[in-house]
Amino acid sequence: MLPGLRAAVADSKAKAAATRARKAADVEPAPTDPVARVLVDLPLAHLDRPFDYLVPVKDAHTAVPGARVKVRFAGQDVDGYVVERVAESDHPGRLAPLRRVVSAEPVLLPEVAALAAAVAERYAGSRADVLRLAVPPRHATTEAKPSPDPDGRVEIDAAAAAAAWAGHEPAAAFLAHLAAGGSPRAVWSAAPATDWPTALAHTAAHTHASGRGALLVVPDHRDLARVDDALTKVLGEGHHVTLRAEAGPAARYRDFLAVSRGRRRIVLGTRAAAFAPVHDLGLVVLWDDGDDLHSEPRAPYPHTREVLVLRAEQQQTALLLAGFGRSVEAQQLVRSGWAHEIAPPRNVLRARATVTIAESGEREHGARLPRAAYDAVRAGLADGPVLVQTPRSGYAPSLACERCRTPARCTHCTGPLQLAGAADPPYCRWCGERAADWSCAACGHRGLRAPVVGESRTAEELGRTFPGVPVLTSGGSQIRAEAPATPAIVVATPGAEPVVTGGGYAAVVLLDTWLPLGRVDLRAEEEALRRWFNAAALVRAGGRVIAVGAPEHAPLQALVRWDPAGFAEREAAQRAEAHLPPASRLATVTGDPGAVDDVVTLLDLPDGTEVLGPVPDGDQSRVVLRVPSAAGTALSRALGEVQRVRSARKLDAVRIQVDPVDLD
DNA sequence: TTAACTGGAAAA
DNA sequence: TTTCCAGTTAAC
Repeated sequence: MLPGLRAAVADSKAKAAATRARKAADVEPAPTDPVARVLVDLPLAHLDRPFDYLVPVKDAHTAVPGARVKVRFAGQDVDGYVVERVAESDHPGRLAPLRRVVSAEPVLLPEVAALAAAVAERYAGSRADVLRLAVPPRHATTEAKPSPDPDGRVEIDAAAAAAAWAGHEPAAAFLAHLAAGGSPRAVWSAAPATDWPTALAHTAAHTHASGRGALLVVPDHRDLARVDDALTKVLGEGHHVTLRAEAGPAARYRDFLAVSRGRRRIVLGTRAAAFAPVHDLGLVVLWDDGDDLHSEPRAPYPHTREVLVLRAEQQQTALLLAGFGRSVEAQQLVRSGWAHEIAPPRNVLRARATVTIAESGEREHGARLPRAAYDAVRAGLADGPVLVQTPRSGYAPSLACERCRTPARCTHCTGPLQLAGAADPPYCRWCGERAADWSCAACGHRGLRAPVVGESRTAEELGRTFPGVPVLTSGGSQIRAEAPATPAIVVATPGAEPVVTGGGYAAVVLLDTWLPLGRVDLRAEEEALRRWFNAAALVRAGGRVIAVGAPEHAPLQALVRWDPAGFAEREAAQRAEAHLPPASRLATVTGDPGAVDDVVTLLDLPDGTEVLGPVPDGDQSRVVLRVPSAAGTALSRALGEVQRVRSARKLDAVRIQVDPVDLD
């Protein structure tokens, strides 16, 4: 035998002996509850259940429920969470010991574990995937540091709360119910010119006064900043914490710990905060639930509204779905009696804003500003800023001929051309071919123009129409959070409207309302209206709103009447007729054609399921499944079961999305 | 990663 | 029928 080979054999023998020795040296189990039930962090659907491990005596007091641990799982070290400590296991075989307690910090509260299970079930995904959204990565240095002292009492300022909620019925009853420890559920459609961050802050204060915590979730970081300010003003310093996804791992974990340790019970954040481990949770609040930022882009693609509704039900908390507009789903909760409605009466609406339509036919000033809109801007500028909302003109960032504006296409494959960098020649988005010597197919011109975003061209036009007036823009990558209270024209794309510091716009003009209505998207009208409401609501009390468009469009009529509920009701009826959510639960299964076919045969579908497709989708295949919402749970369960069976059989993965936001 | 299991082939 | 072995599977 060669020396090297002999050494290798000796080595492997030594390893085998070590393994035997490890097994022989029985770890002494903890005296009480020596079994830890552990959720392992693995992507396999059929392993989405607790596994039992023996707790060594040295870990008796650190392997607490919620602690992160490492366990030997099929020969590999994997991460997991202890979900429970029990006296005995029903596992018939020998239990392996925990390999290591990563930290005794209980980062997974039982109620969050239960929420993750419910969310995973509803979206036919795994708990491990949900927990990755719910628990931030550990930061050891931060964990070693103390969290802030417990928050003190919060005084309710009844007068300030009443002022913030003025004009909304029955807001006073809702607040009183919160303060008394009750759990009311409401859908709130705010009147224009409402300082909603302050109003929401008062709901948190009232909940806190009942000895409970509150969780507020907003779509983006600009809303986060506004509500953060409002909470500080209403509650004072040191009563709430704002979870910031972009703050970096240390700050993120520090703030998470302040919550999980119960030191802060008023918590604000964006969608991941819906899982925040708030102690004694009494209220969950969601602002603008129609904003698609509330839809999580990572598996299992949960929607914050659904997460919070599940949480409110599981933990018996109050819930407030708030916004200027109203989603069809929120309306469904009102319609079914699950939630009450809080809304302004007609006379309040009339006093807050006058909304009119200017027909785009009658154009006098520039290409896009009819007479009535021009007058409104002019009148508004007399005593304050005017907001002009303009939809994005370019859908895709592709290039066009500088002279005739014909879209620039690749000479090889007719794909759209795109700019790689300022100095590089453009390239084709389809075939990647560089177009160094492009010339326009229509006019022969050799110059290309970058897409003009709506707001910059509109700003130029308005600057010429109203000489001497400052014109500010906000949109795309340059979003302005605030606008001055002095006369100025503020041109913004939808969702990028600056807020006027300490007041509102004298007038709001919505341009080209036909443009977003032309999208094929199922939610085009609902989404357009939501964005108009959000812009129009920035008007000051008594201000004017002008929408440029065709008065026969239903969403424009809803805007003029300021009737989000009526529009949502109409939309709900249409969706019910078309078997679309929320009257139906809908799921898509995407993947290899064979795999998708297999899933459809394997599925134990509830009675009355519609199977649409499969249809080819690129080199993949997609099938849409649809059931009345009463059978929704059964559909989700069946899909989850299929994932487990397929995962156990090591079959190709398919992507399942339950109630996807965008279905085209 | 690896112990337990499976099934098929060789040995008896 | 038993035994052996290689490949597969489940996984505490």
